[in-house]
Amino acid sequence: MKIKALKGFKDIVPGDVELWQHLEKVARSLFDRFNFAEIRLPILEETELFARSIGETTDIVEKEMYTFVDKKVTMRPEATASLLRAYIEHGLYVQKPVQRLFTIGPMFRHERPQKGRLRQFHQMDVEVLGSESSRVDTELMAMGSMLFKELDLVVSLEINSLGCPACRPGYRQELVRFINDRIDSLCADCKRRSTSNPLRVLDCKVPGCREQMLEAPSILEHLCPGCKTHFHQVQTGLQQLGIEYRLNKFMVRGLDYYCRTTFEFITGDLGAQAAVAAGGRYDGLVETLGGPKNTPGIGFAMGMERFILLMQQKKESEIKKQPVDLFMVGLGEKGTETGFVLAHALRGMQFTVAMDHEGRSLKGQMKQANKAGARYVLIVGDDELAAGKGILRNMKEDGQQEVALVVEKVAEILI
RNA sequence: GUGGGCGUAGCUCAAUUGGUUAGAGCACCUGGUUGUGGCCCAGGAGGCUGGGGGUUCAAGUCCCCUCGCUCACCCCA
Repeated sequence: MKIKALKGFKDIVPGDVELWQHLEKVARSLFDRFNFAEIRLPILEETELFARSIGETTDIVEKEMYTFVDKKVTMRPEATASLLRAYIEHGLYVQKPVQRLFTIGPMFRHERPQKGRLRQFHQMDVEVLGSESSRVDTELMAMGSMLFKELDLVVSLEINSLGCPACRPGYRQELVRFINDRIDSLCADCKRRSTSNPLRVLDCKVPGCREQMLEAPSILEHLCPGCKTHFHQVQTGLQQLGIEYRLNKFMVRGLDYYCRTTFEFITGDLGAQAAVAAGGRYDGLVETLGGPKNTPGIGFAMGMERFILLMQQKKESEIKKQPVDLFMVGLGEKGTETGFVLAHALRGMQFTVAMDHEGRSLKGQMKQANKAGARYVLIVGDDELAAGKGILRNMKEDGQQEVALVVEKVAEILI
């Protein structure tokens, strides 16, 4: 019986990994320009952390977490909870009142895999803690937007506001009334949602439900003055930065902690998965997790697998790996030995050097060099040893010259 | 958890309505006269046809079970 990777767990093999590296490189550069600091977080946390932050009754907590029941620990299904835990644990709010942090890594949810959805998947997560400013909301969306642009991906931005504990309950009541008036024409799932999570009825995909909900009251018309102003400023900011967006009053969030601004970067190219990145504001969460009162927060997560799928869909998405500067060809015991030592020295001087250790013929080694995409080949055999000079062949230009078998001399030409 | 589609070499796919030792391309290895890559040519290696059972003189092909992959629902990045 062959052992295979678990369902929903994937290897990222050479050939694919280059695209991942490219994504991370572009993203890190961007996060840096927006003045975010990296934080690295553990994968295991107390189960309690996720139950409290994500919400006891969400699908994630109820049935999708990888939990070691006996040890009461869980593999993180998302990053925000861990990040806030670390923020509180280390008193980061004391060092600097506004923290701008990002983290990159694997998340785990026991779901049935499908396109753009795995059990171990990877997210890049960005959070700003300690600022209520609408500029932060705008800036985060602008950064997301810039990332897609720099990766040459086309997605659209949708935004909404979910209100706050002051205005949402009133809206919720009105929505429930609206839903109950037509409960009979809604799907079974929506009937269930009408009591458990009425806001979710808004983004049901069943056409019948959509039609029924078309005239549903909008949260945007029920925002309290504070939320209303805040959301207005967010939009003004987006306009000032020339960020295109669309208002989507049906957009809600799956995690309990969100309030006010929520947003999604969506695409139609990933099958059933529309959201490539999504997030929003969560002003009460830090306090809920035992942190200081009145610590606002906002953040969003980017699904890396989804980015990769989009990047792969583009024809010209070939990312080349680092070229090999030199392929060392050794002939005979002595020549191979000399080449081996030279190769090591050159690597110490920052050159990328490849060498074959399978005792192939000169022709065989030349083929390997060609496949490796080597810029140069250095041939060292008995004749070369006798003369103290190796043959350095330029593989791109088809010329070759003699070079003294001294590291510095070879390095001079490789530069 | 529920439903649909699909399982033949590392990859992409063939195999005449069940019929010899299951083939091809790509990739891989070795050669094409002494020590020079790419293109070309020749040769080689690589499959218990996902697994198990059944029908039959005969099964990759038909039937049943099982496992896996995949897409979708739910939910979500």
